[in-house]
Amino acid sequence: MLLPSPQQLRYLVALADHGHFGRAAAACAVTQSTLSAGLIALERQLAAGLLERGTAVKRPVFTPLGLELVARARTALAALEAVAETAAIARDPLSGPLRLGIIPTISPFLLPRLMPALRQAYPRLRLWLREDLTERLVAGLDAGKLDLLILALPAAGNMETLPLAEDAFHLALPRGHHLAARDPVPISALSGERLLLLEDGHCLRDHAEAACGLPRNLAATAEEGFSATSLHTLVQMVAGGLGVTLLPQLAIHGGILGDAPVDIRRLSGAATPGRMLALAWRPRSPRAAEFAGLAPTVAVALG
Amino acid sequence: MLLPSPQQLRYLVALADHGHFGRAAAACAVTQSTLSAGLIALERQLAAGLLERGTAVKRPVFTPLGLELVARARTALAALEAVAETAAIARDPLSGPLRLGIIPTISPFLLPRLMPALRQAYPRLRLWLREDLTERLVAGLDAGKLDLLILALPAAGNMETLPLAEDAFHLALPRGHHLAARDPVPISALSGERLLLLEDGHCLRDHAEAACGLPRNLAATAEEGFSATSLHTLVQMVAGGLGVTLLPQLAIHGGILGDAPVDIRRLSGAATPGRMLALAWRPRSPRAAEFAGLAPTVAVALG
DNA sequence: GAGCATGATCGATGGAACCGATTGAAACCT
DNA sequence: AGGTTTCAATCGGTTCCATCGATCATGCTC
Repeated sequence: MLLPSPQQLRYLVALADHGHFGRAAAACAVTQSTLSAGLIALERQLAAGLLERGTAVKRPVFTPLGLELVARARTALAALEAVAETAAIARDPLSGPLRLGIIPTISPFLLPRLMPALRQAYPRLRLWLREDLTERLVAGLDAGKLDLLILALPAAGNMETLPLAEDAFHLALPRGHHLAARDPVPISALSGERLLLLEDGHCLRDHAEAACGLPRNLAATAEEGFSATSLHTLVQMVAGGLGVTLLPQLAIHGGILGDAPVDIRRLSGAATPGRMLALAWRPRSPRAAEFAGLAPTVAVALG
Repeated sequence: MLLPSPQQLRYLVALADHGHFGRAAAACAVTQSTLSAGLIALERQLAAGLLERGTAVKRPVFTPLGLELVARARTALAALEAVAETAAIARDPLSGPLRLGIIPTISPFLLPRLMPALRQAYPRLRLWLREDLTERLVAGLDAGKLDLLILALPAAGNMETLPLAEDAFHLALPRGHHLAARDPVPISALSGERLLLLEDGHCLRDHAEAACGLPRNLAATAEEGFSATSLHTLVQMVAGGLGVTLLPQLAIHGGILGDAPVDIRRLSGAATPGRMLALAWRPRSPRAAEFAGLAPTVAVALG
């Protein structure tokens, strides 16, 4: 079978991305004439119409087949890149740019310890960071805008995960709260309390609800329409006596309490309540082995 | 990023397949010098050692990285082929070679009706047939040796499936059997009977056991170490009074009984006992839409 | 040690990819 | 309506590289 040239596929993808011959050509670092001729050659070779010719108005219009081929061209180019990338990584592992996504309930407690450790262990690693909710990180991973995630399981998405460490949930109480007399506090004892959690979208909220056996999204927020947007504000709300909350061990260990008048108690229940911190990457990523090599360093920084 | 050329990747894959420079070159329709130079250029471009040079004795020896890259090169080439194939199919759907796998409990009852219908509807389709157990068909599909399967669900494997028609199980009894007095016969009434099934490996056995609520692989065989290898022999064993069995509607409709002294009764139970006949193909196959277009013709042939 | 098989190397060549300039056509502005 | 702008297709000329055929180097076999 006669294969299309990668260069021509690049032209096709670039045209789809930019919607303009000249700009697409510039993005490919060729002249417009080259790109135009390349696409015509591709159409001729595939014996298929990719663009609506003749009715040319302002923007190039793809045929349905053209759009389908754009998508397939993207995956083919990605597969070719994977070949080159695999070789590049074998040549020089854990160096170069790495786009890392971290969820907000891990980031502030991990990064201050992780970054220096990584700088020392892998000085040639150029780390780009993005903090966001799990859902958006996974979308970024899928779209190829992120290479590696640090998140909490269980999490939905098409990715390979590598568990790092269990992160237990503890109960945070306003000082003097009657539950503080018990340690550990059985989860069932929380049923009468006002449980404060992060606003919807944070996986910590889902995991905490699951740990308490609550149906999803039914935990109380402090007031209607007002919910905590970070663990730090959540702690302040608990300190203010608005309710109780669950805090991950990682955050407590990271000093989130400060001087706030909040007491911490262990929890007991059917299963140990908590979440699993993990690395995640695209399935069959060329850098999978590389990422797995990072796991010990991250695990140490998790404490 | 500088991409490797498809041609060089073909050289790499061909060398891995043939284990010999000369034969690999012949398979690529180039001279040995061209292939050799191409691989050296690839090594230089990727700045990676793919072959154990110097110690070259009888056969080329790949480095671990080389083997990894061979695998990635295969997927990259397959992705490029998918681009070309998508265009070819759009140009001329349902023509050319199609390698079809069918399980033995469908094949003899479907093909006599399906083949003429396909020949008439798609005269340019060149159909290659393979009859085998589900497991081996799925393996062939994965390996790219088959394009399309006709099988019975539920079935395990990495594939997209398109349900065609329900195929109900009926009870086959030796003439004069006491259960023949009832119609339908409740599944629970089978518990005292000797239930004959196909030998292990046939999905029909698994599905029939599931329909009867039996744990897997516990149905009786006629004698220890002797089990039926086809539905036709199974019918003869029932006719001989060795026990009872379940037959799919498709087989009965296909005339499997002939003149054998066997009575057929409907079955009743919690769920309608039966299996789902379906088409199956590789996920994201360029020909997915094409295959789905075959479904009506196959469904009609199923009766 | 002669003979053979295998893979690397070399010089020549044809074709493909590319560029810069130009043309042709449609849309926009006044 | 007419001039202007924008955009894609086309053309001629140049460069570069994959390929070929032939030769060389090496290690195994008899």
